[in-house]
Amino acid sequence: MGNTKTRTIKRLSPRQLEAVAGLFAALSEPSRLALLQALQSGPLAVHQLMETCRLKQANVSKHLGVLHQHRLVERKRKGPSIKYHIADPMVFALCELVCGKMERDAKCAAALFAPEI
Amino acid sequence: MGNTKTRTIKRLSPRQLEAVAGLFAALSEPSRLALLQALQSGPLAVHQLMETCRLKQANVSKHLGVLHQHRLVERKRKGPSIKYHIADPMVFALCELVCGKMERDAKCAAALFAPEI
DNA sequence: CAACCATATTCCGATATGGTAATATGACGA
DNA sequence: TCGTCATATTACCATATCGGAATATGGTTG
Repeated sequence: MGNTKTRTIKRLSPRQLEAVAGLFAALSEPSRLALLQALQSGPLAVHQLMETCRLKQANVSKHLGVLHQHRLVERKRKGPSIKYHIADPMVFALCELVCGKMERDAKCAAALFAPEI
Repeated sequence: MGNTKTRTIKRLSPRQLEAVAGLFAALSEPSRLALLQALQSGPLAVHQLMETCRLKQANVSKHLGVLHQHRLVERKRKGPSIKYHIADPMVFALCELVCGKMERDAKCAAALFAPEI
């Protein structure tokens, strides 16, 4: 498996493409990203996430449901409430890659308007 | 910039979350992932992508438009046709992360049904 | 068991998105 | 300039998804 900068391609079947797309879809809502971000510093209950993310209870619950379906978060009853926590830190790696790209793009766009071309 | 395994959190503003979500949304369609995958081996024109991905011309064009908006692909006129090519290989890193996660999840799910618990 | 708290689910209206067919744009050669 | 090929855009329908309000579930405590 000598993959130093793997240029070899792992072709995905339509079925797999659908699954991958589904995971990206789960991450394609600002509210859900905000929830994940809030959970980054530790487990939180629904009512805490409501305040932190300024979302209604029903929406928090629904969004967490989506994230849970994709195994991005896990839940665990903790006394009277239910604490949610990050199930796969991979999401932060994903976000970091995306942010990096956007920074590069922004810098590139800014260069177009720079004093010296 | 000494980030070797940055565990420090880069909090994103609502505006930034929206932008990141937008990029994930661009990747949340199987057809678009198929297009990116097709382009992985080199630049292709629209009509070539139509065959490869089994999509109608209008859809290829629209999907490429979305990918182009997010600077995931670039275009370049090549004689009578227009060749599209990957603008940012980062997308493949993203896909690889997601695929890795799904393999882990699948293995985990499979374990639940394994003969020995 | 009853009441209460936390969370999940359902119903609804508004908006967004994908696929298709038809049409428009735009470059190039005769 | 006209026609043609390649691509982009538009209009339209069907479907999906979000947010909000109301309601249901489920665990805990008296």
